[in-house]
Amino acid sequence: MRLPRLRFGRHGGRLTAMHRPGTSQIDLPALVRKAGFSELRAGQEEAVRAAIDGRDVLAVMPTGHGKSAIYQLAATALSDRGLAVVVSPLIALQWDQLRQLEELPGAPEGRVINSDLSDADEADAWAAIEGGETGVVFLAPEQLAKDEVFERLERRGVALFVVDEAHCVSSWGHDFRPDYLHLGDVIERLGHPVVVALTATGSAPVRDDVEAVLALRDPLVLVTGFDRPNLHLAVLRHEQESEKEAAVIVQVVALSADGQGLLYVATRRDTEQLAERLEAAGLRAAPFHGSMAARRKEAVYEAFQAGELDVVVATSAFGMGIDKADIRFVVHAAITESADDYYQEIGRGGRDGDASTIVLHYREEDLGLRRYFTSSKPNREKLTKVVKALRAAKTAPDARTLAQKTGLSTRALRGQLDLLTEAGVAREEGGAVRLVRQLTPAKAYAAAEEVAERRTRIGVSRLEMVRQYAETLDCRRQFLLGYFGQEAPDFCGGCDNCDEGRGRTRAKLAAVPAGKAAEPGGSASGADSDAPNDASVATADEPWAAGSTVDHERFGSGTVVSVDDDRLTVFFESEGYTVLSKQIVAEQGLLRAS
DNA sequence: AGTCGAGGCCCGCGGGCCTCGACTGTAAACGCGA
Repeated sequence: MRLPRLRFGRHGGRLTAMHRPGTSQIDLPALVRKAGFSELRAGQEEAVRAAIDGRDVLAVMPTGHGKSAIYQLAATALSDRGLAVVVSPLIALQWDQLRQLEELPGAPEGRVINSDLSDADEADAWAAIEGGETGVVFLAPEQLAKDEVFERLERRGVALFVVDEAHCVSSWGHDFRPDYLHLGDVIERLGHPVVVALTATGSAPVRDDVEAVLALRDPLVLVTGFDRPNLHLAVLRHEQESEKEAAVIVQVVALSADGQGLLYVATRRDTEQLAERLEAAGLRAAPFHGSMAARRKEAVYEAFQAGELDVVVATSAFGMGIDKADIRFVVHAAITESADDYYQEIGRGGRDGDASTIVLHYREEDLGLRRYFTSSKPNREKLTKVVKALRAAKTAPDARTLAQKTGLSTRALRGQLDLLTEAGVAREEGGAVRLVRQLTPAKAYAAAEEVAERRTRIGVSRLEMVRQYAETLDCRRQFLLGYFGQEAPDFCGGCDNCDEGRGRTRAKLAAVPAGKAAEPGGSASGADSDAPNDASVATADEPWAAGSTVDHERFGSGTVVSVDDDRLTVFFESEGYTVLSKQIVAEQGLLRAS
C-alpha cells in the first residue's frame, strides 16, 4: 500500500486566506489552521467559502492544485450539519483519500464503504457512520445505487455531497458506468445537500454535462488555466504498424535517459508485448492494464512510484490517482478516444514544473480501433428480449434475473439496459429494473436507436478533434488550449510545429518583425511570445466567444468551443463537435445567441 | 476498422501464403467454488 502524501505543506508559509465580511461567518483562517493546512491557493478559498455558504461548486483544476483541500475544508466546516459523502471512482483512490484525510489533525473521521470490506469491517464502518463518529464517507457511485446504502446515509443526514473526478459523470456515465448518470437523482433524493464537483479535465461540453447530470444549482464554476508550458508536444506520423512500434521503442529507450515515463498503448496485449521489447532493450519496464490481478497492479504502481521502473506500458487504466511529480515523458503508441482523454493522460507529465516530453505516435489506422469502441448500435433481437421480459415481469427484476430470463450475458444485458435507460424507457433503481414508459418493443428499439446514433455521432466528432490535433500543422498547444476554450499565443515555442516554423504559425511569425512588442491585451506574457495574439484581437468584435451558448437552426443548442480566424468549433448536444465557417455563419445567420 | 493467430493448402517435409474469424478499454459488485 502506498504511503499517504500531503499535497500541502503544513510547515511554514503564510496564511493567505482572509476573512471577508459579508460572506460566511466561518473563520476560514482558523479553519485552515485547524485542518492542518498552511495556506490556500487561488480558487480554493473561493470554492470553500461558496460550499460553506451553501452554494454548489464545480472546480476544474489541474491535479496537484489541491482539489482535495476544497472538500476536506468544507467537510470540516460543515461536519456539525451532517455527513460529507465523497463519490470516488476507484477503490484504490478511496483509500488514498482516506489516508490524506487522516493526516489532517482537525478533519472529521473518515470511512470507506466498498465491496472490499469484510462483513465485520463493513458493520463497524456503518456503526461509526450512524453513531455520528464519522464525518466523511468515501464510496463509489455503485454503492449509492443500493437502497440500503442510500437509506442509511439519508437517515444520518448528508450536508455535503462531493463528486471527485467529476468528468467520469460525462465520459463514463453514458455507457461505461451508468450509476454515474443517477447521481443527480441521488442528490435530489438526499434533499440536495451542497454539491462540490471536482475534476482536472473540463472542456466546456464536459463541464456542461457535469452540471446537467448532477443537476447543480447556480454553481460557482471555477476553471483554472489549462496551459502547461513545461510539456513539449510532438506528433510523429507512421505508415506501417511495425515501423511505428520500432520507432516507439527507440524513442522510449532514448527518453528514459531523462527519467521515468509512461508509454500508453491501445490494447492489453500491447502492454505485455511492448514491455517485453523494452526490457529486451535494457529498460526496467512493466505492463499495466485493467484485467491484471490487483496485487500485480499494485506492485507495478509501487515500483513506479519508488523509481524502480523506467517506464510503465499501460492502457488507459493507469492514471487516476498517480501521485508522481517527476514523470519526464509521456509517449502514446496509439491515439486516444478524445482530446479530453489525451490531455488527461499527458497531464501526468512534469507536475514538478520541469520539462517533460510528450509524443504521440500516430497512424491513421489507429483511429479504427477507437471508432470501434465509440460506435454503439442496439441489437434489435437482444433489446426486444429485454423489453418483453420487463413487460411480462410482475415485480421489477434485478439485472441478474433479467439476464437469466433473456438468456443474455450480463455484459450484453448491461449494454441494452444502458441504452434503454438513456432513452428514458427503463430505469434501474436499487438494483431493480423497471420500465418507465410502457412502449412496444419496436418503439423501444426506435428510441434506443436514436440514443445510439447520437452517441456515435458525438463519439466520432470527439475522435475527429483528436485527429485534428494529430494532423494539424499549426501550433499544437494553441489547438489543445482552444479545445478547452482558452486563448493562447500563436507561438508557443514548445511544440514540434512551432519548433519547425510550420503552417500558419510560420505565416504569422513572418508577418511580424521579430522583437516587435505585442498589442496591449494581445500576447500573453512570456519571454518567447512576442507574436501578437490574433485570437484576443479578433474577439473584440467577435460575437461568438468561446464558452457562450448558441442555437443552430438545424443542430439545436450548443456551446462555442473555440474561435479561430475563419472558423468556429461548436459542440452541439445532438451532433458533437462541429466546425463551422465564420463567413457562412454570418452570411446565412446560422447561429443565434441563447 | 484493423490486427493477429489459427488452420488449411501447396508442394514436398520446412516454410510461405492465404483466408477466416475472434478480438479489441475503462470499474465496481456479487456470487460461487476451492
